[in-house]
Amino acid sequence: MAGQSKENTRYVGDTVAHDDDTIDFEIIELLFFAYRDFTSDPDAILEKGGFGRAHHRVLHFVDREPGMTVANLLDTLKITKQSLARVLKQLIDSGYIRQVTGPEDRRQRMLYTTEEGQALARALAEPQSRRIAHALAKTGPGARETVKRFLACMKNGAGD
Amino acid sequence: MAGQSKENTRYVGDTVAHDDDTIDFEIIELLFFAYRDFTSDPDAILEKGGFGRAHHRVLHFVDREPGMTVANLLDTLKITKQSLARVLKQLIDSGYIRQVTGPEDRRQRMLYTTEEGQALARALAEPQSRRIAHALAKTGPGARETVKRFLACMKNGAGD
DNA sequence: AAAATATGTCAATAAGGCTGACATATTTTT
DNA sequence: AAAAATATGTCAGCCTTATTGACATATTTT
Repeated sequence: MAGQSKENTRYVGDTVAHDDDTIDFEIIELLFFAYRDFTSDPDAILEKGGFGRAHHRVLHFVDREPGMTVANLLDTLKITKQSLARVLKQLIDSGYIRQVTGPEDRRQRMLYTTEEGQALARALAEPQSRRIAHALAKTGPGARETVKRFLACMKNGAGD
Repeated sequence: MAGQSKENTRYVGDTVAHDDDTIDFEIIELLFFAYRDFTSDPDAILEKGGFGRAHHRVLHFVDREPGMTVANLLDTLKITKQSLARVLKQLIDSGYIRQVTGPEDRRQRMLYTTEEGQALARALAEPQSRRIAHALAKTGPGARETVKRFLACMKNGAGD
């Protein structure tokens, strides 16, 4: 683990603590700030429509996986049915998402974005995409593959 | 913008929409899942002590920048004084953070982690650091520099 | 006919943000 | 010295997003 930079030795009580050297505070903080600003882009747009980040997530996944059922969505978001209910209802009432009774199992509600929903999903993703493109360009050639692999490995269950 | 992968053309009404090709959904999603799981590590530890992510952030920054004032902290976290108040008070009452009246300006309260606070901050950072080390190792040599640069550029005000 | 499933909904609770208003101590300005 | 500005603390109330538990409805499976 090279290039860890200057972690300062500090005084804890009367013993010197240089434990920090084991901890990668540098990337922890970079990740925090990167993600904070990454999500701030869509937040500004969402506010106008009275929506929040919860709506963004629902809209995003429904848009990306058209025909998703409610159960699918709950599983992806890892929230409870009751938590999803209000957010989903607002998106449906606002005309961004529509439900279609499952063709095989009529208990299911397949979810689709409407044209407006797709437009909103796109508007939300656009500034994020631009931010990513800019960062990749500044980082240099090959950055995309490296970043992709890194992020994929950061996720749980990424095949160890 | 190469290697964008297979964005499907979809049917919106009766016109074909291949706009998605402009949007980097792949990295947007990788970031979402990476960060979701990255924060889940400390969340589990925090729950035991009745703390949440808000406490983690406060503890982290005070630990990293000892002697920080309340105003500094508000500026870093970008939350309001009232929002900070409850969380900070709990951390002080629990003995993880202590306040020292500013030596020059006695209105200020300089914040420091106690030994317990440092231990907790470390315990929270450790699984995150391990996750990062693992991902960097799996990504390959040179990954650290590339990822660092990428993340730094994702942040606002990173020099264009 | 009974049981299981997919979804919807009501009620109560909690964390963590927010705003506005105001109090106190201290420093700076006039 | 008096007035204004600053740093912090705190009260009260509101919003969003999450939680759990309970129950209703329609539909499919057993």
